[in-house]
Amino acid sequence: MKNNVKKIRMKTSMTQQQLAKKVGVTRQTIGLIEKGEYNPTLQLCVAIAKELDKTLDDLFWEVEE
Amino acid sequence: MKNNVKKIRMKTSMTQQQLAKKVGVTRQTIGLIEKGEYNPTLQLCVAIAKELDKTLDDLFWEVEE
DNA sequence: ACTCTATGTAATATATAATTTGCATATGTT
DNA sequence: AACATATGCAAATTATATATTACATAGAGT
Repeated sequence: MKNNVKKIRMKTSMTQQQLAKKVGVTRQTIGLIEKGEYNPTLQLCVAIAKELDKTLDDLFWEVEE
Repeated sequence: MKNNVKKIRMKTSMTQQQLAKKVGVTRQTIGLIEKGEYNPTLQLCVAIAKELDKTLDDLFWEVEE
């Protein structure tokens, strides 16, 4: 699942650690999601989107490879 | 997780069974998602959205109670 | 060189999404 | 009445998302 989380997170100059804490998961989980190797749950996707001030579509919809 | 899946699915006059088959899960999974008692995975959300010709935001973003 | 922070990654454990099976009811049809 | 289809719901099982712990490397600062 490719996505825009890493790109957007870096624009906010948040670290994986900080984002992880805010959305209530571990740093490793964020890392794997950014890498595209994870299939996160909807709740987590929503939490990440809100924390980054984006919508689900912004982060996860039809992201080109 | 409230969402618009049931409303949109009914507009297409698809049954839970048919949608389930198209996205590769069971009828029960679709039922629970529509009921809002499940926290589906992103892949499944995307599959449902594509099958219903909607985006993630249409189905799962800020759905009022 | 050393230390600290950010990140990548791997193994094992735990929580939970999803399956399977079964039974219920409501509705439509013959 | 009998039968089929669509849906709701519950218990037990399986698959997998996430946690935990640990070790690695690269870069910035002192």
